[in-house]
Amino acid sequence: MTTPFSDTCDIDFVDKEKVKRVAGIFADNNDLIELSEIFKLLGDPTRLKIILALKEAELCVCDLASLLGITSSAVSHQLRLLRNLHLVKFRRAGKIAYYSLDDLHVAEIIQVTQTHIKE
Amino acid sequence: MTTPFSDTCDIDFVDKEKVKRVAGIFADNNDLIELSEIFKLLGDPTRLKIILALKEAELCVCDLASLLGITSSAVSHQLRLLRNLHLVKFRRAGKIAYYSLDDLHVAEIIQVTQTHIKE
DNA sequence: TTATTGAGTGAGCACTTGTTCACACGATTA
DNA sequence: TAATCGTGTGAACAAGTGCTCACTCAATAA
Repeated sequence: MTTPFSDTCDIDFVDKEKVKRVAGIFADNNDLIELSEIFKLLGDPTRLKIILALKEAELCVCDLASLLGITSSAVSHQLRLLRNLHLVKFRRAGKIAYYSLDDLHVAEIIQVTQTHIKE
Repeated sequence: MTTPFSDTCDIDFVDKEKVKRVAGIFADNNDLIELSEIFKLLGDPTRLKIILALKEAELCVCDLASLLGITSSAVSHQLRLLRNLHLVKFRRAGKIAYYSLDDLHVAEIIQVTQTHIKE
């Protein structure tokens, strides 16, 4: 006897109602993909440093570059990804682009995660 | 004239005190790496699905496998990563390993991030 | 014991990703 | 105008990643 969700296991140990609920979660796949894409952005040390830096101050591309020890090109590439998912915003003043966090949620996400680590 | 943190830009536009504070953040690099590693784990759709599933019910490897449509080997590989960072825990009952979330922080992180998406 | 089953592991491979390089664009300056 | 500077973009490459396959191990069943 197998569960309706398994063709590899011979066991039937889970509450069927629960499993049904779990399967329902994956229905709205778009949300799940977007969710994972945000975490993926935060999952790179370079991008996380950018976020943490912008959490403290509004900064331009080349200062981020020197702060992180990489080329401004690399920073620009990463900032574009962060912009696309609305994690950062920027304003232009002549040649210079001042970047900052788009909203406060990002800082909150990081804080909650830091709490997790400290246990 | 350049900032003390930049050798590529000729500008000096940022509040030096702020920049100093930003540079200080990167002092505890270990915390930053661990933080990014947690986000990286959540950044993969497969692992995120596992987390979301375990948020709803305690499940075993092979049911996760059939739920996600991948081999139980793949699930096992991912569960090991999640275990290493204490995102999931498990208990053994004979041959079967029942997995669940290690603490409630993970669920909270996901919820905050979902709030960010909805805006 | 012998066979079977759920889980875990290492190797190998296709695919992804983060970086630098070279270049282009727009704004400022001489 | 001509030169310079900060930023943005595409190509290319090294490094990393997630999957399957083959196999092993421990626990259960025959």
